[in-house]
Amino acid sequence: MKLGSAFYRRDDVVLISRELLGKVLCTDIDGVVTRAVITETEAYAGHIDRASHAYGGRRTKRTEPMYAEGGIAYVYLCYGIHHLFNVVTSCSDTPHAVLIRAGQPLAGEEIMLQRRKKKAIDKTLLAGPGSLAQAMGITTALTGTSLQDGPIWIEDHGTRVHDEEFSTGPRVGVDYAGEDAALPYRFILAPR
DNA sequence: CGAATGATATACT
DNA sequence: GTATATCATTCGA
Repeated sequence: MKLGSAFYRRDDVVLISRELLGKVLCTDIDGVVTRAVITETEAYAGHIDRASHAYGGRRTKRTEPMYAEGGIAYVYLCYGIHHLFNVVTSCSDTPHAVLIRAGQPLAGEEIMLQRRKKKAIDKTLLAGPGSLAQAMGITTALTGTSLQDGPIWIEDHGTRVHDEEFSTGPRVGVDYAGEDAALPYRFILAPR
């Protein structure tokens, strides 16, 4: 079933990141549906997190979607090439978000291969936030769209993720964030 | 290991 | 309004 607004509007972004593991990210772009199991997430704790765009209450046109009510998408173009997909959580004026870093193909593999210009499915298809977004057809045009009735949504397929099935660790690529870079805000689903 | 790549933020004129 | 520094990364040597 599709996750409702109650899931996203909770205040604990770290808890939501952990619970998103094993959930299914779906997109419907130009009438083409793709699905992928989420295997890696990172929490961005809004204004108290140096790694977040909204650190210290920074509020600009770009970060505006993060300040909205939880349950929408925040897509950002990074390094001029890569689209990064985030899920906005919590309430208005609390810019918490969860970055989806990696997944496992579930449906629409052909389309993902085509978008990534690859011939065969391998571990690199959905490895890394930029590749994942590209394979799912997510672009910055989709920032601010609803996860309830938009072209992107997340489903709960009843997968239970136990404590011993995932690991935590420091986030990737955020060295500039000082002490906050060491926080264990990264969640990795480890198959067992 | 290092270059590519462009929107955005911030600091200027 | 215009300029330049920066970046939640990836891919190819």
